[in-house]
Amino acid sequence: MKALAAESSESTNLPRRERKKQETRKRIYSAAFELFLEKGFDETTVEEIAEHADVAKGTVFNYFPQKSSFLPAVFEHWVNRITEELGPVESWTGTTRGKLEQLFDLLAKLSAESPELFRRAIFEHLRSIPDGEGCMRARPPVQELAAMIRTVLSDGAADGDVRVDLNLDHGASLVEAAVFKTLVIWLMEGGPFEEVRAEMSGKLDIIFEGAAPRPIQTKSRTSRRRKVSG
Amino acid sequence: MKALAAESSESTNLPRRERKKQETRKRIYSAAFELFLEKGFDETTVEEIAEHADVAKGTVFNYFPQKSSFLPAVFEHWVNRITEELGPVESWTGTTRGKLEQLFDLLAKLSAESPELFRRAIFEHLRSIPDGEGCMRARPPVQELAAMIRTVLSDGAADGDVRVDLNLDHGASLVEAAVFKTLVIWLMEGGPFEEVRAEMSGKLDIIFEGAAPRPIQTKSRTSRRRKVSG
DNA sequence: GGTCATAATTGACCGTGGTCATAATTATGC
DNA sequence: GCATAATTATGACCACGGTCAATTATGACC
Repeated sequence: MKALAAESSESTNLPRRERKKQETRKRIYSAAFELFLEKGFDETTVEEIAEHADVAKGTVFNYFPQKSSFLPAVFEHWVNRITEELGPVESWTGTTRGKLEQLFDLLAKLSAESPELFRRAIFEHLRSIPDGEGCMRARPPVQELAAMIRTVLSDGAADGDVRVDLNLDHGASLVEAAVFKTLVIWLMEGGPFEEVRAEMSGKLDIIFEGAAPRPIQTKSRTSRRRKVSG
Repeated sequence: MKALAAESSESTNLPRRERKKQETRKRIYSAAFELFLEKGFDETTVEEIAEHADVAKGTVFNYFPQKSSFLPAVFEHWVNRITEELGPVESWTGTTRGKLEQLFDLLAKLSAESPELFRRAIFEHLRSIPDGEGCMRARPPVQELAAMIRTVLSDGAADGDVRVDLNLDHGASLVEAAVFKTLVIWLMEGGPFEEVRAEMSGKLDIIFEGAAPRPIQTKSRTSRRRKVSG
């Protein structure tokens, strides 16, 4: 019975010890996440987490060496929701700009579930970025979002939405910075969703159209697009 | 003697009590800053700061309600160095882009004095931004940097370096976000200065020239006035 | 001088994040 | 089954950020 339940949880056949370890980790994380949502990050003590997960306090620190170590997992959780809601980034449709706005909108929507926690997660994420450059070696864990943006830009270049000579690393990093800053400020100040949406849109305007004066708009070189103007 | 020394310190004629308060505050801040530089932020305890400033621990918290309250002051200190080194922003010369690069270079240089502390200060600054929008009401304290960038862009618009219809708030916020993110990552990863400089430059490329494909590249900008499309 | 209200200082005290030696559990060899 | 090694769990313990009631300094008024 017990074995059966355990067996059914995860198909992967791991040694029992390893399996229990994963289970414990999951249990601790879930307890923490629940409590964070319920009472906030600062207001939740590690001992409460331990209590809730039915382990001793020391055990919590075996799995999450610091309290803040929960935050990357929280961030990942939300980023995963993106693909759940929108599907894999390769399947998104619409203009590059539309995709980025969609992404931002969803993040803003998700953040509403717990603005304070979301903000903390973003900060911790920023603090723990392993490398801002593109390497993309095995998706370290948490670069997921940057990778998505990069893919959107890359597809955009293929579609003629984006300069083919755009440096994707710089582009993705810039967009990510804009998204995070806009979100973080919004989460602190509050305000209507439409406003923050407009602000993000304004920043995307700059990113796409540039801050420098543009020369007279003629037909753009690439086959397909009438480009935005005025 | 004592009165004389006190008199000479600051010309402003404040009531003695107020003056002593300022002095104590300054003494505490200086002690903290020294220790931060010497041993790092986390490694410096509030009690050490108190000791160093020759006050009780409780007194420290009278002036800086939390340990992290030192960080905005630290940030301000560095931002002030900017005007010390480069003069008031209105007097800067060169292209808009050149000014922004100069600003970034200086920040990067200053950050070398204590990368870890600088990083912490930036984070705390981000966390405590009062409003991302332009209001600029009385320079809250810490918006100084954003205000500088805004001024640079504004002057750029007057000079024809920047689209006259550029939204200055969005532009400044975007540039600031890019600067901070680039700096923060560099401060974590390390690496040669030239590299981070190139990265920032790449991002400024995007901000100025745009990510969207440009129509025929004529003689870009050179001449003063370039009509905006539309 | 003396009295008093107000403001500033103080350090004992507390809660919590984080450590670590020890105990309990699991795996391995016989 | 038993002995031994390796791994995980545990909670007493500590250090530090932060609080606050009690104490001391200050200045306005007589």
